Amino acid sequence: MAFQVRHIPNPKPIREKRTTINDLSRVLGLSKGTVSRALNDYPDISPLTKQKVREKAAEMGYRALSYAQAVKTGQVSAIGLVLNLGSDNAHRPFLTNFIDGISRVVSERNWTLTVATAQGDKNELDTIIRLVDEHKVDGFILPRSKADDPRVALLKAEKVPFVIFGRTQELAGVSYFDVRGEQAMREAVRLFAQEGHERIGFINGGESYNYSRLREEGYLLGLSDAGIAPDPKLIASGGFTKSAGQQLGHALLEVRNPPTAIVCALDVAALGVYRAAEDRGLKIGKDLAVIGYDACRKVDLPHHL
Amino acid sequence: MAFQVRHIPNPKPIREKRTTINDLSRVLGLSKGTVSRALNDYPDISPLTKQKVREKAAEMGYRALSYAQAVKTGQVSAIGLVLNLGSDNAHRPFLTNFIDGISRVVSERNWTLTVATAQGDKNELDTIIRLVDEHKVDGFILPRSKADDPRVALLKAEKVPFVIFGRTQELAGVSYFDVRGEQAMREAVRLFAQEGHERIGFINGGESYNYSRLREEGYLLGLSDAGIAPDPKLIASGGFTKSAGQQLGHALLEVRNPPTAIVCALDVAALGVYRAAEDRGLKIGKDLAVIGYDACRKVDLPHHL
DNA sequence: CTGAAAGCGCTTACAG
DNA sequence: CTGAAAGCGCTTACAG
Repeated sequence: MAFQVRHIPNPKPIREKRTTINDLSRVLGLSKGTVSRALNDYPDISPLTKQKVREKAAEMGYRALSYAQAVKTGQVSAIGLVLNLGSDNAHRPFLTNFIDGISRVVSERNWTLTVATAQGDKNELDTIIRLVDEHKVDGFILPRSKADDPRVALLKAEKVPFVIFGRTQELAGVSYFDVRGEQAMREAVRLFAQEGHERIGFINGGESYNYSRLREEGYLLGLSDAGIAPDPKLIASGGFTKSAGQQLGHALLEVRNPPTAIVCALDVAALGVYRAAEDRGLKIGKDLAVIGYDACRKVDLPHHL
Repeated sequence: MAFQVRHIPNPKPIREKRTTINDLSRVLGLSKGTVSRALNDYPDISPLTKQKVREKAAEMGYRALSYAQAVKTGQVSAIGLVLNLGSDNAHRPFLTNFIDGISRVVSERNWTLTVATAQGDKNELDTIIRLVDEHKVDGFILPRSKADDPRVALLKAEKVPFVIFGRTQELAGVSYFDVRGEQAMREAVRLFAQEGHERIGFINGGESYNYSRLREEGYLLGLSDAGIAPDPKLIASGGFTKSAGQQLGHALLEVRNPPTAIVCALDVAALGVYRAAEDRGLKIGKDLAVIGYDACRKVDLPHHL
């Protein structure tokens, strides 16, 4: 490769003195124990003292060094995010937003976000283990839940805190954050049925992910709400890229007695179906109705809460 | 939004005892000072002792706690990456690869990658300042250099180490890593000229970035090599997305006496030009020659080293 | 309510 | 070549 590198030796770490808790204690005429307790809002410190300490701390720009605290408390004030880039990278564009969101709230509280990448599931677990072994983080945010997720098994065993994005199948003792994909799917089917559709297809996402299982459930519930019997030939999975959506769209439309409407678990798949329809000279909204997850969500918000 | 959240109180931090330097010192019958120096490869420790210490450390799975080291040394073994997401997000897809690359080598050395996001240039600097104030990182990797980059001014003033991806205009005292974009551009022009093209257009990247300045220089050098006088009407800038490339391609092709070949500083722009050509019924490679940066690099590697 | 002291897990002059 | 000691910047029982 046509690289060019220049390395300048590091400057001497003349990083100027920061104010320490000793400085603060001296200036205030209080023991550093008291200063520490005031700053950490211990209940046994007088409100007046707390106030004085806080003001002086702000004035002198003091903030405890998190690694000095860690040596006593064990808390490093960092949360870990390990990105498994080994598997399908279709979700990648989303990651930047994910990181951004986490970073913002983490920064607000003067915490820190440590990110590591892994290639493949094995490496992912190893990376997590390394991070906890070395006490680099206090806990994890786990992206992309799988129905049976080895990361939660590991973390529960090690007793390290985590919150997972997406639900796992077994929910006992897991903190999660998720969107209600199943509701959106159900709603979409309801709307299509209301419009008179009877052959409603479904393109699901990646097989091993739990959201797929949930969304398929939602789809099936929607059918059952509408009194339509599910037809296995109208259900496809693996639609987590545009081109996969296109292929699966073609497949569905080639079925004898094809669907007149298609619900997609993922938006990208819906974009692919648009293309498939175009390839076949079908007009979306006229010859074929299509909806993707994001659109579903917007249809009728109150029902999803 | 249709969210669902469940929060389980954190498990008690029963995180089992790790082996400390005290354990190691006891087992080995050496002072912990000696153990520490052996592990850190001090020259005044006997080779035999070093070996014994290392073996035992490996056996007991000992590794120094980086935050405990930090309290003496000031080094936290973390490098910072702050992502400015405020500006054009056209470079976003690249970021995941960037993070991946950094993360890998950082992990190898048992360091850590701390990432923070910022929105806008002001916030970017503030975020950097916060990270150094709180000693969260030992240094920075700076993505996307600008010709005159405020981050390097700041970091130089604060004497904190950094390496920047891309060169700045003023290179005194800055460590950088870069590709030789200017060479690639020059080469591309040379090849086009060799094929007989005389009207060779150029679509540059974002204005404020230094790579754009360098690549334009390369383009102009290429023209001069070939004895072609530059024509300002054949030079466009701001082509850092596909659609921008498409627009600029149209603009260039509408010029009186339009280019027969177009060099693009960025690949995405070249993709846009393909579209523009298609829109106008021009065949790439026949009616119009187009090349983007990545393709340039592959043309004739040895010239770029 | 506050102070004095011990200690977290390391590193590093200083002796010998 | 190695040990004993001090200390980094914090927190937290324990007294009073």
